[in-house]
Amino acid sequence: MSTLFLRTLRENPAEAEVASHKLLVRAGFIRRAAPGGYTWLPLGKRVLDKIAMIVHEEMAAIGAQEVHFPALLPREAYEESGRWVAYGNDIFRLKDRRGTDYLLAPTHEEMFTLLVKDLYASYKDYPVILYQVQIKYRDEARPRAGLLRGREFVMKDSYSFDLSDDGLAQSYARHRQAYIRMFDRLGMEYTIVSAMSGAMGGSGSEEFLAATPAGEDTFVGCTSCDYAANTEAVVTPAPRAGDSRAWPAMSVHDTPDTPTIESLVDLANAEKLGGRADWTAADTLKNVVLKVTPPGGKAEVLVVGVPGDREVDMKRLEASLYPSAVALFEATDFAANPALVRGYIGPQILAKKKIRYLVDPRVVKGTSWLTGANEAGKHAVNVVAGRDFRPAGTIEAAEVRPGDPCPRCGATKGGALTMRRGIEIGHIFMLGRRFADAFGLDALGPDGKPIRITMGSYGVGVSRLVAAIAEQHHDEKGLVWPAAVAPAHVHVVAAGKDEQVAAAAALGAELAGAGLDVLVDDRAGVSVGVRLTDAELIGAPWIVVVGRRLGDGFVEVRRRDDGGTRDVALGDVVRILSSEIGASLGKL
RNA sequence: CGGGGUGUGGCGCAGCUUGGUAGCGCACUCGCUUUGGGAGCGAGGGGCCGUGGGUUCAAAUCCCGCCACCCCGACCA
Repeated sequence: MSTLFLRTLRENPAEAEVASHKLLVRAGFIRRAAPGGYTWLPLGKRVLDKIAMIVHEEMAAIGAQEVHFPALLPREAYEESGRWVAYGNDIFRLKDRRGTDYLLAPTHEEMFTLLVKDLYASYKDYPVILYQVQIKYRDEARPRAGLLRGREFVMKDSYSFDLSDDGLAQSYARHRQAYIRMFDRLGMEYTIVSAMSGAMGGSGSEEFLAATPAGEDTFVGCTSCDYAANTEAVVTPAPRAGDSRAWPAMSVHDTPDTPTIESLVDLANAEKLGGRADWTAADTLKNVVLKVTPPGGKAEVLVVGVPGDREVDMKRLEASLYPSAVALFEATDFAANPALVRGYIGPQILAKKKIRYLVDPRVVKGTSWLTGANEAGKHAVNVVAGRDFRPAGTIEAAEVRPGDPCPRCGATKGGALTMRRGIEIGHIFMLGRRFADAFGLDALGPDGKPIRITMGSYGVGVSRLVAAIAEQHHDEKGLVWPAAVAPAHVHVVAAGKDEQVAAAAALGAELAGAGLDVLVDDRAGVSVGVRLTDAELIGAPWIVVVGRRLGDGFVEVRRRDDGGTRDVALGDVVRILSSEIGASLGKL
């Protein structure tokens, strides 16, 4: 360590909030070089490389072949797929000296598709899986949390090319297995959730989320089955439809000064509207007016009805309406649409006004609601779905809450949803033929007819994994790396004088000779306390202290994770550590 | 893009209210002592105080503009 390019910090960097960011900077793994851009120092680079190595091994295991594209790409390919425009401000664009447009690739679907089209023409060539480990660029509006969301990051992206949907399903399943092995070896605790496919288009899609409070994605799990999903992908179970004739006729009441659900419920109970005094927010129907703009199209008015006790979750709403853009109605929009009385909107008139109306799945036929009467200061009761209004369909727009019934088993086993935060470390999905269609990627079939290729796209956030592992493997003293990715397996600390320092160096050389990655603290003039704290901060899984019992032929072997300490005879150290570390690597 | 905050040696901060030419801790260099849990003493090196303008005899400090960065939200294959 006396020559290692390393400086540990005693204090956390001021800008860091999350544990991985603080610790990786303090322990000398990374340095911030630009907003959302980090320099890899020797220790950090070792971890990054070890993660990449595991990724390579698992990709090789499913027969994927490595290629490597430039990160700097010309505009044309992205023009053809429509993403030069679709990506908007999220990509870095630049011009060469002639003024030709280039971009720094945020992902490489286009290039892979073109490469395969360039070289392969026969059905005999397929299937094929290609991948690369690449630096990707995205002009994130707000990079944050160190390595967790950067503008430049390392990603493994692979792409499968198949002749049939069955083939795609197999390629997808193989990637899924590869990812499971990969993340298990990396010591991650993660959940596979079904996801929306987002701006990529496509069908089947799952995300691998590493659970940690520092994560940016919220996902739900079930208390009694193995259901897990992105919040955006949660499908609300619909209650059984009721009899819409069972309710009294709709009636309209004066409800002055009730701009909010809460004020409306209070007044409804005070006035015993509809003869009831047990109104709750869940009995009200909240109608939110939106402007929905399809890509390249004209904005349309859409009203969405959700039970009044739930907020509209804009992420879920936007995911449901993708690829259209969604915006809330504003004062000027209401002024231009006098039929829509802000705060008093009810679905009763929407059909007549030719305004599209979608409801939460809980609003089934035969449910009765307290809702707006489309006149300022008036609400209506006994507004019954299927009788007084007929929605054009349902939409997932309402917020998901812990305790909501599980879409898979809720009705039968009473399962309820819990919500957790996670970091997206991997994403697999069936792209389908979107890019093959855009570029005309066909294989000539045995019958002489072209077969349109179907694709899958699979990503792993390699640099993000460094942070994700750090999030899941640290304590108050510092990092606690799993052996498979640790910058060193063993950290040898000399605690004593020249004799101990010499012995530590010799032991380190011996351990390295046995094939282990070793860090020896041979820094002169550094106190034992500093050496030990640095060792704990850096987080090698085994720490060997060469100290006061050296005279008796013993050193102290500590485990970083549980703090377990024992004295081991000097002559046994190499054998014991080799076997323990080997077991630890093999086990995962 | 909306809200909040911060810019002072490598890092963490004080100084700003009440202008007088920059300080503390850590880190770094040298010497001596010290060595099983962030050592002690002594001597040092290192700062266009984010930036442009203004006020003033004098600006880190007061005024105006700009920029950057961080945090929350929006956005995010």
